[in-house]
Amino acid sequence: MSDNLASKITDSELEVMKLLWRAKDALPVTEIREHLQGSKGWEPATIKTLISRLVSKGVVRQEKRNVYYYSPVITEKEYSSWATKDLITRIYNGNARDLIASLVHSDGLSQDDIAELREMFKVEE
Amino acid sequence: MSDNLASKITDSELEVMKLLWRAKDALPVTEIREHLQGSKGWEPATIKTLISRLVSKGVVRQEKRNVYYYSPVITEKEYSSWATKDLITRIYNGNARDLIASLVHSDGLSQDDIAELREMFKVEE
DNA sequence: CACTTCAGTTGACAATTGTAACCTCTGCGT
DNA sequence: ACGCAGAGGTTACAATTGTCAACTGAAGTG
Repeated sequence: MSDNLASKITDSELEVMKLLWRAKDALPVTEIREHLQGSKGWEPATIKTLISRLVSKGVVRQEKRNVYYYSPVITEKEYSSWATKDLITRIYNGNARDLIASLVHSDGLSQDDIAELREMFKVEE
Repeated sequence: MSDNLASKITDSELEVMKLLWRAKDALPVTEIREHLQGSKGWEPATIKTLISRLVSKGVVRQEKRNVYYYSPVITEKEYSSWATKDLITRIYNGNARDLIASLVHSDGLSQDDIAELREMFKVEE
């Protein structure tokens, strides 16, 4: 995923992406609205704007049926992986280890987390 | 560090913070300018604006000598730790383990990194 | 077929961010 | 003591983001 795509997903837009990622299939605006109107308190117009912007940015695809159905062009993993690398670049001078070290030394991880991670590093090669 | 402080450090401002963090002592604008004018190609006015904004946001302190000297109120570790948690909250649904898993499974870590992390998790309790 | 309703589009408007000019005042050099 | 460079403050302005209303056209309903 190129910089110019993901870098532009803003916080509000991300809420829409999250919904699309959770959905198995493409969703019509109706459905998107249904979910976000409640949880985020957004007006229909706001939601439509966010969707349009995501489409212009090329991270959401619209598919014509009776009505347009929307689905993500990038996967959640692609995005989160990109966002993580972006953080590492901007804040940790490109050093991924520093990120993890920071997590381990702050209260960001529970004992359980650490235990699981230790497991993870045993198997991962 | 409260949300309302760090959340507001923008990308450009972060460049100034990085410089202040690297410096051992407080710096006058002259010095800040000297470093950033070259590396970032910013006009003196731009740099002053960024410094002012950081001061208003309370993340940089100004200390009156002949001329103001500037130093960070928050440490780099505080900030990066905050930024990391923010990422985890926004992208990984608050689950730090998922972040690390994502790193391990993407190409974000070299073999060396992984080896070191394995070491790290041996000693860390 | 006329009516309602909502999808899609366009435009709007305030806040934030990136970038910078300008004006005033003051410490430094001569 | 005087002029000047540059610090600090004020203002500006375009792009981006968060939020939304209004208009237009098509699809379903009586």
